[in-house]
Amino acid sequence: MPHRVAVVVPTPAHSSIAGPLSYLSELPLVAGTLVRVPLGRREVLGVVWDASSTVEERDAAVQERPVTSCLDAVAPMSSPWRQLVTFSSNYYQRSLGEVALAGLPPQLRDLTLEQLARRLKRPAAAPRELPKQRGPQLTGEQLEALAQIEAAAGPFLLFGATGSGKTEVYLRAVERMLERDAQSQALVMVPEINLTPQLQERFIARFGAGSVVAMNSGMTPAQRLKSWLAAHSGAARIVLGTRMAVFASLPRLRLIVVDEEHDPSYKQQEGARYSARDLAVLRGKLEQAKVVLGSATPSLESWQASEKGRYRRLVMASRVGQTGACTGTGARGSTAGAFPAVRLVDMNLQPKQTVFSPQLLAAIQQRIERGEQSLIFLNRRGYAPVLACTACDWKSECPHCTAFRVFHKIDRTLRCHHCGYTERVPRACPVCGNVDIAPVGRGTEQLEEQLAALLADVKLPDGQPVRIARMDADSTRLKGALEQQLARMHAGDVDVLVGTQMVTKGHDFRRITLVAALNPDAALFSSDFRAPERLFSLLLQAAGRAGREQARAGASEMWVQTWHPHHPLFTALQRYDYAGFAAQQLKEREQAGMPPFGSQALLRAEARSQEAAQAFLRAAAAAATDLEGADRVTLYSAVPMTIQRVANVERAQLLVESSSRSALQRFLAGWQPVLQATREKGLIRWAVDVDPLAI
DNA sequence: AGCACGCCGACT
DNA sequence: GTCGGCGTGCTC
Repeated sequence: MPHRVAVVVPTPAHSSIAGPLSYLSELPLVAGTLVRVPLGRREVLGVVWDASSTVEERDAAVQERPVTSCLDAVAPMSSPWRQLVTFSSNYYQRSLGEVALAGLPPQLRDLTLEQLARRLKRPAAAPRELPKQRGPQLTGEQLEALAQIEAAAGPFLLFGATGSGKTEVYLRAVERMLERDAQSQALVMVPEINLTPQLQERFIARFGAGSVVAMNSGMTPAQRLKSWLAAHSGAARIVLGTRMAVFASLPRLRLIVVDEEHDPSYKQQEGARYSARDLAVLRGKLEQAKVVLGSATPSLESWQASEKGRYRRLVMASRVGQTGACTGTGARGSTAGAFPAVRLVDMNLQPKQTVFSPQLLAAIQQRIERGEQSLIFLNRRGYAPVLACTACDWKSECPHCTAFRVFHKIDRTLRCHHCGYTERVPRACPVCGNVDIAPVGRGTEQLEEQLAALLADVKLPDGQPVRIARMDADSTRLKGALEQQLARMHAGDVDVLVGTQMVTKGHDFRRITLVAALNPDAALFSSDFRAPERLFSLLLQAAGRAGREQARAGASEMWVQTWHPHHPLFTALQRYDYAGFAAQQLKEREQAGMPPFGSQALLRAEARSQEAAQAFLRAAAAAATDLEGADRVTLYSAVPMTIQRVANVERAQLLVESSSRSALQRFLAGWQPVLQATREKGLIRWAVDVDPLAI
């Protein structure tokens, strides 16, 4: 008697098949079993979803086909894992199959059974185990945080200043978990792939190479399969990865750490647009694992949750080794400890066109003469964001996007940062023939050049000239370039580092005593309501790069050049007053009904024409009025996206808002079939983005 | 998403 | 006469 099994297969997001498909199997199959099944003309990897049952009557419209094979050598996916996938599929409005298969390594899908069997048999070459390091002496704050993680259920929000030793808390929490249960597993997530190697090193030093596996999109398919199998079989104790790792199979998961939990990289921006941080909290609940979210500047969502007691807040305000070390600068808040003093430069008082104010320049010069390092950041790469003709109104627009192409002087190109379209800089204005075409505005390339000119006569203590370097997506494009540049910085071969915000993330540069943000004002008046939150976080994080070495901490400074020195964001920054800043932002958000007080979703459309994109959105909105929950959601009108056209595709979006998350969820569930049925000529694709980060 | 089938223009 | 353009439709 054949058994019928429900199998989740990789059906695309918009096919009407959202749930499992029905197949036949001679043997009953346990839920979670990995199988290969025929789908149309091809054979695909699937996951058995429901426990098998004998064939009952059902509509005979479709002919069920038999399961091709079972991946017996791989244990079935656990029930909590399937629950996580089911939740994500519902919440983020994507098919079960898409979410499930995205959480599995691609080689599991591609390899034949024989190849797979060979990979499984291959004895994992026992990694050379180095003597495991013991951790440093813990501070009182670290001990207190750990004690609470031990004692309470969580989830925890570890609110720890930069340099307060959050990583050490993660390491100890894992250590204690392993002491209690040597078979248990931990998942440690970091926002960016750049940050995995250094964290991996620390975990390997503490727990041994055999215990730690990495999971991120930079790994080869073979490496990914290897890591995945190690975690899935329970052999690996610690999985260290980026957002994708939230779907890693961990049969004995007991602890989840989300480092820098506020980081926008945790939100997936294509396919199923999940928030790995939010799913981590849910997964903790499903797996009975403790969850620790860590940040110096928590997301307002998490901060609010900790205000309301839904998350337990653990505070670590002082830098390790600097507790109580007052620097004598006075007026900073009680949590400031030995943090760099924040200096605001009022750009209204500077001569027009000033890039580096004299005060800042003098401060940089002073650092150079003392043999210390400075870090300058500006969020714009290239030489100048626009090139313009001085005679007519030609500007370096991208022919395929609603954006200017950026002038890169290094290779004399105009490059579109959205679609990649690149051309050599024209000799003369393509419209009027005028040879005088000039850069407008400035990027990191130009800063580097200007700074070199301004500091040409400044000498290091040993009489050598200043060494200036630039670090941004352009300078680190080649493989190994990032590591090389970081090494130069650490070795002290660079005196002034100019870069985009990538220089502010995580790297532990010990000799930096000055950090400067040249022009951060744009975020103060952005239409994106999260822009201030991101700016505050960025600046505080940047400040955290300075004075990490205790001996130099006292002389460290964070400089901000601004046209709005009295803006409350900067006032809060000067006092290192995250709590005050958060309270003020939350108040505004509450009044406006914005997250975390209200829920949002975006319907995005891409089409050949802007009109088609908007027509689809309008049709979708018109068909939504009778749906369940429609009375509790607000549908705004369809609008072009900020960058309306990218690579010749017109984009538009429609915001959906509700004061109730569950009402929004019910509405979206009912809307899905309507969206699938809505056809519009010229429409290329559409997607729902639940809890969007940028609107 | 693949991967078909299906119906109209420039080629050996 | 056919190779192939990508529009429409299906996958247990």
